[in-house]
Amino acid sequence: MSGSVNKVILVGNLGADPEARSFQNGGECVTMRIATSESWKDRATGERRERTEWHTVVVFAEGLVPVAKNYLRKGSKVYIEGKLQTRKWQDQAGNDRYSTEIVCQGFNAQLVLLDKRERDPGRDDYSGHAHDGRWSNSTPGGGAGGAAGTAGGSAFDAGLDDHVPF
Amino acid sequence: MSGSVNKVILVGNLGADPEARSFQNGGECVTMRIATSESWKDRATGERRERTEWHTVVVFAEGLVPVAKNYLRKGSKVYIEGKLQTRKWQDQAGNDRYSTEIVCQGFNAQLVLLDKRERDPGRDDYSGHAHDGRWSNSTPGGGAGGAAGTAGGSAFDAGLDDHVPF
Amino acid sequence: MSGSVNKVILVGNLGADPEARSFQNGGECVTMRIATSESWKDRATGERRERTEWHTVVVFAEGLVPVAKNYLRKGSKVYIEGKLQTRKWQDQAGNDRYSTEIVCQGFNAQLVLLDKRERDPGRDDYSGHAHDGRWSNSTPGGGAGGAAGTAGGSAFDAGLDDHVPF
Amino acid sequence: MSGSVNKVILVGNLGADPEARSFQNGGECVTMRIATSESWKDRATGERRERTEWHTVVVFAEGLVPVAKNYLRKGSKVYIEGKLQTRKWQDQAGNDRYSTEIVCQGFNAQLVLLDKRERDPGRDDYSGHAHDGRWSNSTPGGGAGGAAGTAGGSAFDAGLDDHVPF
DNA sequence: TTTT
DNA sequence: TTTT
Repeated sequence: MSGSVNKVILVGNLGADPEARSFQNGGECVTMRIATSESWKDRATGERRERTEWHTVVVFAEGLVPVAKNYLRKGSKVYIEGKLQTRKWQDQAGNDRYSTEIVCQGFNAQLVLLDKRERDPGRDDYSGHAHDGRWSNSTPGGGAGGAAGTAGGSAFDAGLDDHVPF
Repeated sequence: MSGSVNKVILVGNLGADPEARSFQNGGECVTMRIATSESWKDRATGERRERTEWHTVVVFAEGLVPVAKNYLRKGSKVYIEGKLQTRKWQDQAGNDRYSTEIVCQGFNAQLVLLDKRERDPGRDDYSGHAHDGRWSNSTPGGGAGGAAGTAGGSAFDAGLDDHVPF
Repeated sequence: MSGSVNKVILVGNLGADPEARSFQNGGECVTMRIATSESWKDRATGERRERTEWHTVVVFAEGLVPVAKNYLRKGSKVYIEGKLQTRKWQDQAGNDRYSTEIVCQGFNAQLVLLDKRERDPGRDDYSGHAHDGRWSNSTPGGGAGGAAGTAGGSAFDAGLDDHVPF
Repeated sequence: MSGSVNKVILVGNLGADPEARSFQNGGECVTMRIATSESWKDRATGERRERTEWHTVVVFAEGLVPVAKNYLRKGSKVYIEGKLQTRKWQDQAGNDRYSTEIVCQGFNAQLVLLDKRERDPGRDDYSGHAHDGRWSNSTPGGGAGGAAGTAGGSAFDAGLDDHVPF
């Protein structure tokens, strides 16, 4: 089924430091727990109530893994864009279990730091799109080589060619 | 924690007719299963592959329940906006289990039909926002009482015509 | 045309204090300028470049106007959800001009403060949905009257505990 | 300013066929006009009203240009994800003018056909992400090289099956 | 279980 | 200029 969209947008805080994990093939992912909450006034009692929701986010996107590892910490506020994915696994009794995670992988994954932390002025990799590490010399948005090319941001500056964002 | 966002956006197809359910207090919800899928070319074999993801959507928003009940069917394509919510329950063995659903409830819930189905020209309730049933005569966006109230859709109809921002 | 979506999501900083404006009928709106930016590495020179985009946001939603007036200031970081609207006006020479704004009005408008500012612990109105001021004692999402109504945040508190979908 | 998000999501119909445009350097873009609309019941008169908004969308993303050119036509319904960009230009009198467009360029751009049109079963390029043309044999999301790389869609195919987060 |  |  082309013609579908699967998108999650979260703004929340990390409940703990992110956990990195390596694969045999050299790949790497980072898992983190993000809290979002909503508050409301109870109709009956009039008192304010709050409900916190915990989300499991798994970052696979190459450009985003170092951002998560190097800059996110317990308490960090972050904007996350990913997709919903439900995984099937077996518990010790052999029963099927399901876990739903927000997966930041591939295009349309995004991760943006939202708090003013102490930053190293020599670094500029505090946020990123899915492929920042991988195609480091692509245009912003990766529209390399084409019209988007020269613009330095404006898609319409014509002559776009020498511009190669990122 | 104010300062958080919990949003899911799906465009997909219903795998089966929606299931309505009533509560003791007169309330009602509708549950449905939505499929989204992505396809890609396998790096190794070069063949096209596809993966389908199934989502459980629960509609509580008053204005959206009738839309889901009356117009959505198996196969319908729909745009859905809701929030992620994980529910804890006990299986027969008494073990804790968790289910994650997309909940369409309250503000910022949305449900839009995307296929051209046979429609009854006398009806105009084929899509809706969270409260369409409840404040049926409000302006678009429901900004009653103020400028928006008389605006009838244009934010600037109410004396803002001379407003020339930037 | 039902079956359409018009949504803008911004995370950015205010370039100046918000400007409030009243209408004859008692309504009120708040206008603000929000900066977003993207940065990339220039392909040719290898140096980092940045482009800032300025957005005009107009808040009409009743629940959001006080949030914008009371808590947003020059420099504030904010999450905004609204819709695109292009307004036609005449310049002094009588020529048609168009301005495009992000309008926060009605359902699906949202405004969330993202920086840790000095806060008054006695207040709890630092962010909001479109109608927070208006239906102040509604449940989160405002799904009053039904199952959601008593739910107090959890969609399943009202007799749904035994509900185990899928 | 890292730490910002500039995102537009539209579901609407094309008012006319898309217009392609080539650049000297071989690049190409496609411009199209998209209509979205909202309807509401007038408070005073009780009659149904409707307002249509027209959006100018410019597609630069390499993977999306052919989708727009080959499959979108006047009347097509489409899901679009891009960013807001305001362009400055001079009218004949030499006055500064501004135009705001939705730019589909780079990461996080997306374009999904939503109507069932006559399709050629031999083709599979009816929708796409920003770079589909460019990295045509990447995994879904393009997370090549790492765990995701071999995954073929499931983030957990590469040794993650035993991973049971939370 | 949908859709292409 | 689309669509319902």
